[in-house]
Amino acid sequence: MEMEYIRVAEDENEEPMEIPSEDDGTVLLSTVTAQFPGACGLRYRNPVNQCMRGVRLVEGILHAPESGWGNLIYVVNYPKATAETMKERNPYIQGEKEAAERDNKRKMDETDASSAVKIKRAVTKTSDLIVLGLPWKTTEQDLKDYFSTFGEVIMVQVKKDTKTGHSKGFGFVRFADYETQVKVMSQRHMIDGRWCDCKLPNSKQSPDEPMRSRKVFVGRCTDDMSADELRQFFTQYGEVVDVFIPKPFRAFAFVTFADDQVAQSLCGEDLIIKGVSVHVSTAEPKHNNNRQLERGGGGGGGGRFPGPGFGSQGYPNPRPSGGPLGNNQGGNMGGGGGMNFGAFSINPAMMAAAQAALQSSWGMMGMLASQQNQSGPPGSSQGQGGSQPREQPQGFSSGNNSYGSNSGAIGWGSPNAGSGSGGGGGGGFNGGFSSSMDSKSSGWSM
DNA sequence: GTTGAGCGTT
Repeated sequence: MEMEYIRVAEDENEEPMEIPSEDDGTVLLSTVTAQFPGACGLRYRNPVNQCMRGVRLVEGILHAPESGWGNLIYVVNYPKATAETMKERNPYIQGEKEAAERDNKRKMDETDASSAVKIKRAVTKTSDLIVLGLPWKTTEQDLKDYFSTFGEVIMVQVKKDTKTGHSKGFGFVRFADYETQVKVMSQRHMIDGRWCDCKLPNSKQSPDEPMRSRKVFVGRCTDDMSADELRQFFTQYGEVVDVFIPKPFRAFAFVTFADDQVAQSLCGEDLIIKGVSVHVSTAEPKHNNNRQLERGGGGGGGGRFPGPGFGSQGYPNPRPSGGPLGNNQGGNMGGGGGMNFGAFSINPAMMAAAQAALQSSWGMMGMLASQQNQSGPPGSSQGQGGSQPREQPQGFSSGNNSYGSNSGAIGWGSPNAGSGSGGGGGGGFNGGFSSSMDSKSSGWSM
């Protein structure tokens, strides 16, 4: 056999795209997802009886029908909740984007395009997503490879036991674009042979309106962030009048702005500093009567996805050695200017105004999460999966505070402040993903 | 050497 192209489309009536097969006549699922992010399989209409047929898929490899791929149109399969249903459920997403573009239009002419990117980032407010259900073996590199098929990945973490270094089976991911985040949240993910969920972390689900202060609390700091670096970083949002890092190091800092608007506009944000996701919140939640406990008592709804149909998590060798580990869309992702902070001083007032105007988008996010909780009628799925919860493995992680384990996330390619070629959604990463731990790359130049 | 619901930083 030799390489051929097979015709793939999202719908039978849409214009197909030709994607290449492998030398042995198979097609890699990763080849499909490269063009159709989130795809989990293919189907086609059997010319004999007009029924739809699934294409055989084994360990990420799609096998041709008996008669070969032929000239049939192969239709992409997506997991239960598709992007389309998400759009239907969240029409505001489109609207928001258009509104943002409209707002920018006037300035576009004279302003550098990168500020539009910046505004867009502010408008859409991406946040970290927790990735639940990861296989123990999955590395940060694996996560990055997988999620990069959806869009530009800004940060990944796999939470590990500080002593053993073994994965705890969950992690975090952050995307450059909000649309990517929405897409990723809208479906389940087969990662290294297990179905995983991506959700808003509990720490973000109810970001209530904080009181007005010029000082913010910056959590999840790493000890290699100097006060000076923090000051430099936060100055992009507005004038910084003070940075305080408690000693001994306790993984947080306080930043005080000249303008309380700026401070307030940052509360609730996850910001990426030197490749590490820090969290900005109000400076004194201690005195703020936390009403977080109401969180658990809410809907009483169970799992996010209806069917136990996904229950069988027992995949043998998910990733054959010669297999589709690739998807690396090139060594360094795009060339544009995703995160060239500092270089252009975004007018803080403009920034604050944009963010203040959109503060409510968190409410939408909450709505999004709750809508996900009821995707699909409960009765529709046959209630007999093999997933019996086992007994709890007690005494395993006794009080390990995974504190100093801020394993730096991904490496930090030179942000290279110039060249703000607005169009490309490129980011500042050079693919320098050292596996984890000692990945505190120091290339943070401004 | 094992495990499978959760939740990162005051």
